Amino acid sequence: MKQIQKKNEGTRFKRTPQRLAILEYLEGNTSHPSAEDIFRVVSKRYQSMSFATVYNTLNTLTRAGELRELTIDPERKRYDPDTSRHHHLICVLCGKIADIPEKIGVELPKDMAEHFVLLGHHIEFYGHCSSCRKKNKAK
Amino acid sequence: MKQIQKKNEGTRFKRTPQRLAILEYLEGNTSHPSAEDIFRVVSKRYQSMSFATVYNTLNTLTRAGELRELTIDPERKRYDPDTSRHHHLICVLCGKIADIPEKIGVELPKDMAEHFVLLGHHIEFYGHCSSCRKKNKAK
DNA sequence: CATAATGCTTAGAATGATTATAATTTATAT
DNA sequence: ATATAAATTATAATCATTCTAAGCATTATG
Ligand SMILES: [Mn+2]
Ligand SMILES: [Mn+2]
Ligand SMILES: [Zn+2]
Ligand SMILES: [Zn+2]
Repeated sequence: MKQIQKKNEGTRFKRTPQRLAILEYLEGNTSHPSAEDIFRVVSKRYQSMSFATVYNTLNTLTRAGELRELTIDPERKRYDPDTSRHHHLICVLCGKIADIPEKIGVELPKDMAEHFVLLGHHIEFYGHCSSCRKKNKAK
Repeated sequence: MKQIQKKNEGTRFKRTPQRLAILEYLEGNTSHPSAEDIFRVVSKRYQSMSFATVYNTLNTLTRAGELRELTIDPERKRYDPDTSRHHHLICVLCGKIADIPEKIGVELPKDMAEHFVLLGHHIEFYGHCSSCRKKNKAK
């Protein structure tokens, strides 16, 4: 009894209307939105929604492993509903974050591998996105 | 005249005692300290040092390309005097950040490479550092 | 049904990192 | 020496995020 509760602690949670609204917005969303981005959109539909609820929900989902918290933007956290292994490209001109599929094999140098237990990795690519490239060409 | 000034704008700046104290602390430092880490140490030696000066200096150095600002720690910015291309391993247990030399060839998938202008990349490795590994074994 | 227990939402306060402001000090140029 | 510009300082302001305390909703209990 206690053990089952313990095991699912954090991974099971009530599907409240607010949470569903957030989940629905995130479903398939590849824009890597910030908490504020999410609040702006979801609170429009869901009148009484509080900012605190957005943060609570994001933290709950993250702890439950249903959401990935990205540290790529120095200003704020970004959230990614795609929890599969993949990497990101951030456009240094407009700030957009695009997905990069994980095809790339990356390994720690041997001497490092002996000292560390490697759990995972994330590559941040920096560059110019296609829409910014077009804009630049235009002028 | 104007053009030369323009060119060196941001890259040339006065070597004040405060800045030298910060530079000296950073010289060869591989601990990837935060602004507060730096302030704590440097202000001990340099009495009147203000926190604002630390931030100002770090921003100036970063803009001048003499310092790298790391986004790897979600809580605060970290600073790295090593501006050469290299990657980082962050220990998820103790938070320490270690350097990983750039030996690893990483390329964008072809279809992506056509759309983006790639300027650089940074790999964050997650894992357990050797000292945490030892501690864990001990118990 | 009544009531208690639990978990969620809410508004607003608190926190912590970082930036902005305005006055003062230091360095540089005339 | 006087003016000009740049840097430092203390402090206030800002912004993202977390915390708090009160109320609400849902489920369990009798
Ligand atoms: Mn993604
Ligand atoms: Mn480094
Ligand atoms: Zn762009
Ligand atoms: Zn460690």
